[in-house]
Amino acid sequence: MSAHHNILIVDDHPITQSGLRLLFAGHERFTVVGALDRGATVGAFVQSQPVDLVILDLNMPDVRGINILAEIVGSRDMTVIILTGESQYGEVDYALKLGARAVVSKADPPEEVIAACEAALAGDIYISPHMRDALGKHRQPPVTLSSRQMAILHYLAQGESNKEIAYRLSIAQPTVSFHIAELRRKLDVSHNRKIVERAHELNLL
Amino acid sequence: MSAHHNILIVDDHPITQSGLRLLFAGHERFTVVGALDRGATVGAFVQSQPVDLVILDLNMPDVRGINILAEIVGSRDMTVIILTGESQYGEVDYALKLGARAVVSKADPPEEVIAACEAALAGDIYISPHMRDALGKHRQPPVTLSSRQMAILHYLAQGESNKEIAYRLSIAQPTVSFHIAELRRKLDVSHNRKIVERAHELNLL
DNA sequence: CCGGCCCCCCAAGTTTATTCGGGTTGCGAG
DNA sequence: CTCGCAACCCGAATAAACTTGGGGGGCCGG
Repeated sequence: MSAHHNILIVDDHPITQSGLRLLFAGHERFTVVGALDRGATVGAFVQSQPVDLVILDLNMPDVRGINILAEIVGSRDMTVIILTGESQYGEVDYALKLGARAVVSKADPPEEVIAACEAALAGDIYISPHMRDALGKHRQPPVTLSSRQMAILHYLAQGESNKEIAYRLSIAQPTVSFHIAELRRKLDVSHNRKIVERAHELNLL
Repeated sequence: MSAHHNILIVDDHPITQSGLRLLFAGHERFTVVGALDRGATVGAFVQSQPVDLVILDLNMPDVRGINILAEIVGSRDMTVIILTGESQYGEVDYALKLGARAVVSKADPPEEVIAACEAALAGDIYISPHMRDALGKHRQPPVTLSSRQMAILHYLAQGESNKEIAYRLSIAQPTVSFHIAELRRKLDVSHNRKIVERAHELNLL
């Protein structure tokens, strides 16, 4: 394992950045070479600077962290560690699939970040204890929707009426109702008005 | 102005806690006497320790930060500074009404926290520049709902049908529809399916 | 290849929601 | 006082959404 690693922090909260800088200051193997507060600038930064480890927050105002991940992974040999709050647990699976090497919750003690970095650099996939817990709870028997159902859910989330949906998809209104009934069944809700809410909970959409 | 202040940090992210500790370490007037990651324990802490300044995150898993604020303000002479992310901007007005002395966004540079502390201790109400911006944008002409409209909004949020609502309130279904139409108008949405979502955005309900 | 399963679709009939016209009350400004 | 306005309510007619029952097509595994 090489002796030294250059770290880029990507997080929209300056205070969190400070916390991470402080954390890495106590570990000589790591040097923080930059800290960005917006996703848009990450691509350019990693092109121009010798970064080999990125600490990436999933929740940022301008770009969804997950998109940044997709952008930088693969562009060069870079290890990405996800740092996330409670609200993005549903994206974690996807992040790992995209090539993230570790996941740590902001509710973990800071040392977990170090542990994650070292494990990831050693070639392991690391998931912090707190994260493992949370994922276990959040992972219900998986709800799978057909593409038609997804499409209708999507329109539903935008507040379209059945009539409008029928028009857009060029099908009859009762057919839309039928699909919605399926959504109700699969999402286990009794009223249409709860479908979108539930879908968000399950991180569909 | 007294020479020294004892600070309690309340935030569910240990890394943010570290960042704040680091920040205050550079200012001799302030000593961090504790950091809590859950709201429930705040009441007990301020009873037993000499705290005169609380840095409070509004977004915590167990208790809404705003409730903690209500609990500790007034119990003794304590200055409370709100530190919040993007998602709770709607609660800020309420927090100030409850007696918070300053509001800082997590998207502000850390020095803003110091500035807020000093201003608040000097007797001012401090709102960080970033926060002032965000509040300006978020503050539409205030939406006021009648008690009937609130009641119906409440039932709506629980996914009740118009029929059920009519039954519960002992009024006719068309009357319920009428109130719902009023809600649509006041909340400026075109579809019923968006009413509840919008109500959440505006911090009604 | 055939039956089961899932997805997709629709017409007719029923239930639910909305609009429309019209009425009551209370309250503040002119 | 009386006008205007906002909130509240209803019945009847209209529009929208839902359920039911039934038909296809594709894709297994037997």
